[in-house]
Amino acid sequence: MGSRTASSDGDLLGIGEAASRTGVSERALRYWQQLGLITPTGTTPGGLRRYSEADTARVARLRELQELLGFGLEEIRAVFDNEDRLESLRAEYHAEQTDAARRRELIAEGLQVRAGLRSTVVARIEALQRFLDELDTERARLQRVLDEGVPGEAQPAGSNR
Amino acid sequence: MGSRTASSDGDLLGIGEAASRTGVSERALRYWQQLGLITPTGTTPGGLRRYSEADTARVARLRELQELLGFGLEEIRAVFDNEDRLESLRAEYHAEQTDAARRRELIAEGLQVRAGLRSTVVARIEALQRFLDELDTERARLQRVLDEGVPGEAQPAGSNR
DNA sequence: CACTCCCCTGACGTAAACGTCAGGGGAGTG
DNA sequence: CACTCCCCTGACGTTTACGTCAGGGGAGTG
Repeated sequence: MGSRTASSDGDLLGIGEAASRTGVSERALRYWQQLGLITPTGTTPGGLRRYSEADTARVARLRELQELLGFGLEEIRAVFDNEDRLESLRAEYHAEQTDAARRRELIAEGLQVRAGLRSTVVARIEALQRFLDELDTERARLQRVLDEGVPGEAQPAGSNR
Repeated sequence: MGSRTASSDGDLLGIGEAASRTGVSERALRYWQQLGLITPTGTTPGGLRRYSEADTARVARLRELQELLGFGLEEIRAVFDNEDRLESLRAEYHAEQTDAARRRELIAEGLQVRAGLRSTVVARIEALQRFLDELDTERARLQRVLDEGVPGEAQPAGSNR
């Protein structure tokens, strides 16, 4: 099974491949690692980073939180930290039964974080929806003007200047 | 009824009032003015900025584009420039001087910009919706775990309901 | 006029999130 | 072994969007 196509060990990627596949820069990947946000699954004895599919998925998720929700890296860290705790909880569970109270506590915490995230997302969707509605109203007005050659004198809605 | 809380000029606000009402800093207002984004409707002979309601509305709009859509100030400028052209078109129209072809051209341009904005907004809403769905799925899973005390690693047969 | 706020214009400082070298190894290839 | 990429670790530079003084006027008030 030892194919040495390009740079493949198992199915891990070098930083260059990982970067180009996720559409981010190598610098960004190193930076995020510095902040403890994205740690490559593996490292060669020589010190080269090796990224797994899970790693690149995590990168995609980071980008979503960044671009979609406008989160800063510290906020993202908070989300990731929580998810990681839940993940390790799953690992613990499979290994051996962790203290039930502790487990419930962690899961409850996870639910809280998700609830917070959820309301943030919902609020943003609603705001965007309102924004969209206004846009459509304006669009309709403009279209009418274009079709009829008459401006809508109707409303006092004003822009500056 | 002599008011002193802000210089009472008709209904224009000083920069301090304008800032606190819109929830931004005075510095930001001055900065945005430097970039040509928010120009106060009036200025006192002494050089003090006077903001109208339209001005503060514009500020609110800027904030929306910034926070909601993550636009940079240059992108916002593009949107504003377009809106301003349309606005001045309306003014021109009332002055009965623009020729029809030019008018149609400007309006068409306005429609294009709005269409672009619209698709941006729609795309973002959809992405957020997907994000929300995933969140809810995860939330449901966690809730199940919490209720049943069993992790949903893979559950073939429904034991619930 | 004297006070007291509020405001003005520079101009330097800052935080976040990387960009961009410089200098030096690691890993396959012929 | 010699090459050629790819990658590594600092470390300083850059952009965006303001924050923060410093020094000096403007506008009502008593």
